[in-house]
Amino acid sequence: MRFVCRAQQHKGFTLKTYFCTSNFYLMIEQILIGKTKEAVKSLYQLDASLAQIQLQNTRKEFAGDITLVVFPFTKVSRKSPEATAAEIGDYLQANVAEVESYNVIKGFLNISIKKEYWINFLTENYTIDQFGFQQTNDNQPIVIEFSSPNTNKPLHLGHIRNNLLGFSLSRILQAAGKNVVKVNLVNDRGIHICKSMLAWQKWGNGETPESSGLKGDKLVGKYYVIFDKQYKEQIATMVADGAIPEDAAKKAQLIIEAQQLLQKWEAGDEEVIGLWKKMNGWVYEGFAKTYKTLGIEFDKTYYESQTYLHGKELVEEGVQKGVYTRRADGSVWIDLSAEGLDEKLLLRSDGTSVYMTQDLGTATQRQKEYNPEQLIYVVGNEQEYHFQVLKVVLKHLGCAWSDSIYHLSYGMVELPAGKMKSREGTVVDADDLMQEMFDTSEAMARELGKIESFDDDEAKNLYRTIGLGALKYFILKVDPKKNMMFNPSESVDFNGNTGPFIQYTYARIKSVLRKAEEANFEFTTLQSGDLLPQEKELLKKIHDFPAMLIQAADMHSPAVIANFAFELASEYNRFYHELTILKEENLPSRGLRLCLSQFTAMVISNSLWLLGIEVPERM
RNA sequence: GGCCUCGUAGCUCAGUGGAUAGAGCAGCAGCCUUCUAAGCUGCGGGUCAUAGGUUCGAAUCCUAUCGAGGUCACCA
Repeated sequence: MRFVCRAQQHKGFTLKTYFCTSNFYLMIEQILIGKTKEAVKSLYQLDASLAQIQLQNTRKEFAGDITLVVFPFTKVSRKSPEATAAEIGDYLQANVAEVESYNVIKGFLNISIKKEYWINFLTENYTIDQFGFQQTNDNQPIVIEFSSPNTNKPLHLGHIRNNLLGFSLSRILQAAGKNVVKVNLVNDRGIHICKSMLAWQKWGNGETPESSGLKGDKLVGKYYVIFDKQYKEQIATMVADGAIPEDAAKKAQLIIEAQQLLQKWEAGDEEVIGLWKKMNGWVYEGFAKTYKTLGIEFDKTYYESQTYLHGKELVEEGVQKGVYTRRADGSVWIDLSAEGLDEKLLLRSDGTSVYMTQDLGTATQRQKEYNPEQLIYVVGNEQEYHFQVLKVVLKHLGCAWSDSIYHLSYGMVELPAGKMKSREGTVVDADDLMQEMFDTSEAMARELGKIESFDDDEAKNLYRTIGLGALKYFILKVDPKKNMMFNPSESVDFNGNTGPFIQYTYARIKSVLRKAEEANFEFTTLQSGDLLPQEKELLKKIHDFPAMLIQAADMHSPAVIANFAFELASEYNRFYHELTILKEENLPSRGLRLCLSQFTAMVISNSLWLLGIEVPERM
């Protein structure tokens, strides 16, 4: 179970500057890195490492486009930062055709790139739909597990963060050229589902999703809650009669019956298996609806009922090999004190499996099936210890590939009232939350008078697109590893740094583009004048996209893309506000701005796609 | 108690050893006869938890302290 009761690192890279080629274009950063290497070799006989060549975008308050930090070279140049920067600047200006000029401020070499480079960059890329995306390779895949629900209750806000992170990351990795396999692991067996089954047998009166109109997962969840309530009452009664609370919890009739149900299940009792299949079937129907609404899908779904036995075999294998030890009571353990961890249980004394057991099974199975480059688990940070142990336990079994396991450990979602607790009714249900978002976006659209020309289907689709855009962006813009605050009533907004803001920018651009096409305006980058500051800033922001994608993939962080998308949209809105496009009388300028607009729309759309967010043509 | 995270503006968050720490929200003041105002512009708002250290340079790395959370089950 990846989720326990409530909803719910790495520093893998040091390379400062991300550089890459788009499919059809050599980016200026790559050229400058190569030539800077040459420059310091020629000037100071230094073989510079990539870490020493620090390029960054020039801050807006200074002249220039790209800045080289020259402090790392002052040791070998034995000159002041200013003099060093000037020497390197001279070299670059003489040897790089794209360099227009430079200026030096303290140890910062601010390089201005020629207009021709920028125009050429625009011309070469603005019609390339997949600008910045890498071709997917057929190498070893990356297998990414996310969602991982239990079948005894509906999906909630914690699952939403998990699903959005997993799904977005899989798209980011795919766009970065990786061969990605998305897998789900459903915890369909165990005492939790038996509790729901027992309560349904006792108090269900044959209720089904059809008879009650309740969504399947909600119905099963309802009986889980009923079990818990009745169980607590039994305990209370027993305690009132003088029992010790701990004993009562173990000896209450209901929990005994649930355990018997589990034993029957493990023994393959036909009636129990039949009920189990029926109720899980309801849950899967419910989950499928939620996933569909959320826009999440998987390449493959694993079920713990089919993998836990494999885990048991592996533990036996470990005992045979002598790497795990069986105690007198029959339980199996591994001693990890040499690794600075504790002793860990792998199999109970009664022979039943624990959490770790099935994870050994699923990991090994995936390894055999895919031989992946990396095995990613999107699971909350409360389970960091579990995955740490999992890797070591596998290693003891001789699985060298356990190093390829990567736990994407994300922070908890907190509510203003504190943690979500299902038993206290403070869980934010996934379906309810999405519906609220749809309702809010409808109310907003009506209030703003945005949908007068929309038919019903179009309008409904728009509420869905925007509501989901707001929710997904709100969650994904936060660094995955950090805990985040979710305030349902206030936090999800439609203005400012939000999904709808970015979607709106896209719709705005599309409106301009439609009008330009109707009027048969020419899209052209051939123009004589200089790029205006607004045009250039926008183009430079777009130019950053390929590097941002690589950074996001490297850091396993959709937040990088989210923040980029916001900055790009903001930049476009400024451009849009300060310059006219359709009414521009200078035709080359008009053509250029149309190309810029088209390019921006494409990159916004691709960025949001990486986050699993759709864009509306009108809003 | 051991181990692991986190602490940046009133709130939610960016900031991966580099320049004067940035956004959004909230507050205040402007901008629709003009390509979509779900937009744009301006103002105010900071002991980057605290104290040391490393470095040419620290919100960022190290140490300690304080505060918050997580984890250390024959739970998952």
